[in-house]
Amino acid sequence: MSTVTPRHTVRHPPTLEAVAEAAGVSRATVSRVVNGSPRVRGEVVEAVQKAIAELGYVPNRAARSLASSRTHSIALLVPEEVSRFFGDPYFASFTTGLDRRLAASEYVLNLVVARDDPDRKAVRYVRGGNVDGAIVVSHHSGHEFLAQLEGVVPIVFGGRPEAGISAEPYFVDVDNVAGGRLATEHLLGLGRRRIATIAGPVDMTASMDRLAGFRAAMDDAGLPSTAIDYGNFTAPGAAAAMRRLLEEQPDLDGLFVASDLMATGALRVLAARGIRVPDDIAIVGYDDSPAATWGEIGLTTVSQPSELMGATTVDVLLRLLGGDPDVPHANIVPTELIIRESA
Amino acid sequence: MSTVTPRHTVRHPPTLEAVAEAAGVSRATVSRVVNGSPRVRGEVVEAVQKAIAELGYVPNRAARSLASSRTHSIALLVPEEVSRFFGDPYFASFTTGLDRRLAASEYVLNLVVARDDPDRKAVRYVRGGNVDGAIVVSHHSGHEFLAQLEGVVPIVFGGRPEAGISAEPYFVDVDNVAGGRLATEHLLGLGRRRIATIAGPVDMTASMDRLAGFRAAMDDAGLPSTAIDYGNFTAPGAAAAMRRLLEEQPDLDGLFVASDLMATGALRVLAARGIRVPDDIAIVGYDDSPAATWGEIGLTTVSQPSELMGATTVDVLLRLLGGDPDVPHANIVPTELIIRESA
DNA sequence: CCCTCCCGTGAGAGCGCTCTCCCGCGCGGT
DNA sequence: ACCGCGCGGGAGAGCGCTCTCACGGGAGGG
Repeated sequence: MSTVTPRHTVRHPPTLEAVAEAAGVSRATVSRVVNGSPRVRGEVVEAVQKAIAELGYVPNRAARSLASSRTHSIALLVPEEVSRFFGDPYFASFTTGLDRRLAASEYVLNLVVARDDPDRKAVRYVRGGNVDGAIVVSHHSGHEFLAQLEGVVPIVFGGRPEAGISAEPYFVDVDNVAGGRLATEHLLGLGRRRIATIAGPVDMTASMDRLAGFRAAMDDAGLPSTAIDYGNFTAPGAAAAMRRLLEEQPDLDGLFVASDLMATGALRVLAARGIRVPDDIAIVGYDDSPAATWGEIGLTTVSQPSELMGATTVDVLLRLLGGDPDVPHANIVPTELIIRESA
Repeated sequence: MSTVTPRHTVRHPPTLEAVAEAAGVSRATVSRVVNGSPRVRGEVVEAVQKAIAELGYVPNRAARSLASSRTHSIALLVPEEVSRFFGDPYFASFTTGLDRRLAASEYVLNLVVARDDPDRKAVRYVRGGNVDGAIVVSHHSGHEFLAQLEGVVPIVFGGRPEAGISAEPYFVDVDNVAGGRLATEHLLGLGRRRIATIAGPVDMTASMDRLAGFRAAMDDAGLPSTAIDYGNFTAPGAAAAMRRLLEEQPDLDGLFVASDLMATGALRVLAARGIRVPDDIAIVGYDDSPAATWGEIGLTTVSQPSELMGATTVDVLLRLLGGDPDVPHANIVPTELIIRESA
């Protein structure tokens, strides 16, 4: 039990006013220096910067927001299932990319969980003018409330949103169809012919596109693309799908799994049954996530540059916030096949 | 190319003033209602609330902060390695708990990455009065910059911080020593005698405490606690540790792994070598994370109520922010053994 | 040599709230 | 009847910044 007061007394931090006085100029001039206006003489800039450094001045965000009606913060809108979101390595590195790029700007990230509560707290938050823009990730269809955000602030989607969510959405995405095709063609190139796929949820464009790529490649090869099951982008889900696939078609020799995390689930099932990879079944994953190298054998996988995607998403949003008139709506980042041992 | 202007024009949202006029009262009264002051007559409260609902009024956060010098936002300070942080299921559910509790309050989470950049952006951010309080997670020692935050705002640690970081830190933690002991005693109770452990990093109290619990239990049983290796809380790290342990002592019959994620790494090595679990080696993990049920067999594990911890961390911080004079510094949440198939 | 223009700077009006006063009214005590 | 008190509500002064506008002075043109 200490004798200090529990209340943290905030010794008043220096204001613009104080800096102005110290530098012998007006508030307006200090403000100009802080905001990098070119219309200030060099020596004055230096004097002000010296005063700022000496006083340890940090602009008051609230005051700045109030006066300029720009908050300098952007919302990271994540879906209800926070733990699913954060548990996924893809999003982990997406967020890393986001953050890195954001760190170079003066914007701050507000973590907003878009839950389906009756009063739409997240929507009210964004509509309430609390952020200048928003980044939406892992967007399943059914989140119609996003429509309520249209036109309120610029929104950039990490991954292409479902049609109908937004008239002309800004988004960053990889070419998932090409990725699915790439993976499947690699398996075909290896001579595999009885190829199955474990897809992600049907309500996510990313997983449906990868599936489309799989189908296209199989079609082109004149093979049936009937061995399809769904794993919900989780390892247990994929394990269950793997068991079902093996039941239907025990002689599979190739498998395309729409995420590395799911691939770990599938691999576990295979290992348990003594099915050898890649000897018996060659496997290609998707994401090039850390999970791809967790196992005893490296997973051949389609590289989604998730960190780059995060960074790009921020770039797009910042350009939008900067008033750039010709930001492309679709921002596609490249996909690549990383060949390891599993296929 | 649409004809709309790229600039998102913000139609001015209603202000307190507007609500006051609509309800036929003064700004002050509306403010009282919004902030739940008891000194307003019931009928007036209703009239104001009606006006608020009709106008769709949302308080302007910036103005509020400026006037009250409270920001109503709290920083979630995460360590540099964002992807490690987010990739860990424990933190995922910790964050879920955080968020759920926070959603009930009017506070907002600011994601601040505490990187070791030269100008300490994170420190400046917090010191700049941008948040009312901070939550620090995954705190390794070596983050001495936290010292610069002492006394600036209330800080609550998720997990006990290293000694020396803060004179008298507020923290929420599980009793990791008890947890390590619990796990080890379970193995002993199963009749296992040649028990090893894969510990976490040596610079984290949580992992050192679990190790201490392991040692204590072994000592009490009169057994040597020499089979110790370290896995850095990652699956590949644990896999490497497992291989080393087996090399040194191939006849192990029990294993305590300090995290479920690491346990998955160890299990993979065991599976690859045909060592059966639990028949040959019984394994107890730690965290009761989703990873515990990913495998073919369920992992017996020590349950860390991570979501509860997140929620509790917020509780502690909110009490601190509320000026509660007697918030305990150490907040210990209970630990529990979840028995599945692996031991 | 005067007028115009621009450039660097200062003055000052808000931005939308909170919060301290202060006022008026109705009640109870003397 | 008077005074005091408490309670509900209003008035108004900021909070720390941005931004428009005005202003003084030097350069350039006629």
